[in-house]
Amino acid sequence: MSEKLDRRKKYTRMILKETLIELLYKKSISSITVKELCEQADINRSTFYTHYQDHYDLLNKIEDELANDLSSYLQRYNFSEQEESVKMTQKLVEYVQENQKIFNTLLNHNADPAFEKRMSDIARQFLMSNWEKVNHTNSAQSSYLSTFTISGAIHVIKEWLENDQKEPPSELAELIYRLSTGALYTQEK
Amino acid sequence: MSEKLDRRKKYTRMILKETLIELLYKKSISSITVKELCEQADINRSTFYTHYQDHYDLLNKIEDELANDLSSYLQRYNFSEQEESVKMTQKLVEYVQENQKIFNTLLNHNADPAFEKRMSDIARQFLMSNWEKVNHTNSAQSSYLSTFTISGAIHVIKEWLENDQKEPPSELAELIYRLSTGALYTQEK
DNA sequence: GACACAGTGTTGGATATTCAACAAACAGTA
DNA sequence: TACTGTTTGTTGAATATCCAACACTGTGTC
Repeated sequence: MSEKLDRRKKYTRMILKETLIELLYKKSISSITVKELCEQADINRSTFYTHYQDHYDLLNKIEDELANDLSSYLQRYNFSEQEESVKMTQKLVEYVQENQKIFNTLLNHNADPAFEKRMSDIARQFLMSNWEKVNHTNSAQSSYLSTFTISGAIHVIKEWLENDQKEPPSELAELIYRLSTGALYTQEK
Repeated sequence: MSEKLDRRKKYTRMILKETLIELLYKKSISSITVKELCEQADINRSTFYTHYQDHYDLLNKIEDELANDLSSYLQRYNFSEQEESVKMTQKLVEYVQENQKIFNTLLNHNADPAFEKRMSDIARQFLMSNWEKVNHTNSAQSSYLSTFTISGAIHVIKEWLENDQKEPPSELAELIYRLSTGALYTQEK
């Protein structure tokens, strides 16, 4: 399945990804040149082309990888009980925090709108079943509800990232849960 | 003169040096194996042997390099005026601070006694002339004085390193100067 | 002593990266 | 338009690194 990588390939790809994220923090993808990327990564330009088509290709692969990692990370915590949807959200937030730099750049700085949608889709896929149980809605309504809730949650997480993650993940997850159940709107305790 | 290094050689040597310093922070040089060094640096062991005889050789080269760098660094600030010996000391301390990790390791953790002596010799070479001027002593006495002063200063700097450099370099340099002139001992202001 | 076990230093062939050079595309400008 | 400078994508040959295998040494243990 996955081609086996010796140390050199691993290092080359790792440093190129890392460097592109750093550049994306300051500039948009279209204003970045392959030349400057390679110079900053201290990798020969011709080496770059043996791995990627161009820097857009590299960005795509970074996003793919992140999406897959997040997906398989969430799969490991498939809580079945009711009540556990908060913990699921917390796991999601923890993962985002562990990769704060990359999420913050891809979601806030020079954001790729398509990436935000992919994240939403993945999160929805893993959280929907739980939300359905918790909220006892039929599947038609439930779809709208999860869309509404997840996109709201994503934006809360984006804001939290930009503000240097002042709250711990558990607290943020609890907050999002209360937002999703309308607890804050109706002022229920 | 200096052999030209392509990116690969540069990277290999850099990461090996960095990793050895990290290991030395925890273990003595004799208890470190080439195998573990290479595993932590993610460099093939056979590659190590194309650059260095063994890990003692690597340590020697790290020390050589540091000594040469320090030496040429100090050469750039050859203050001629009296009074300027404090600034010379400050430059020394600033250099140590910029390389705190490596100096702290080599001087405090698993110290190599020979290295401490080399540092002393280099510092003496650059500071002695100034001290002579300042203290108006003849050359025989001056030699003893500088030996006494420099070794005292080195140990003050070691202690300062271990205590996370609470004072700024300028203040430490001033303190060392006062120590060297006996100002603190005689309680002069 | 015999044995297992871990680290050493070396080798040869496979592979990845480097470097320098090239033609081509492009943008800005005199 | 022609000129200038920059980036692009590609190539071939040189070089460095990787990897797996090897024989060897030392160390501890039964």
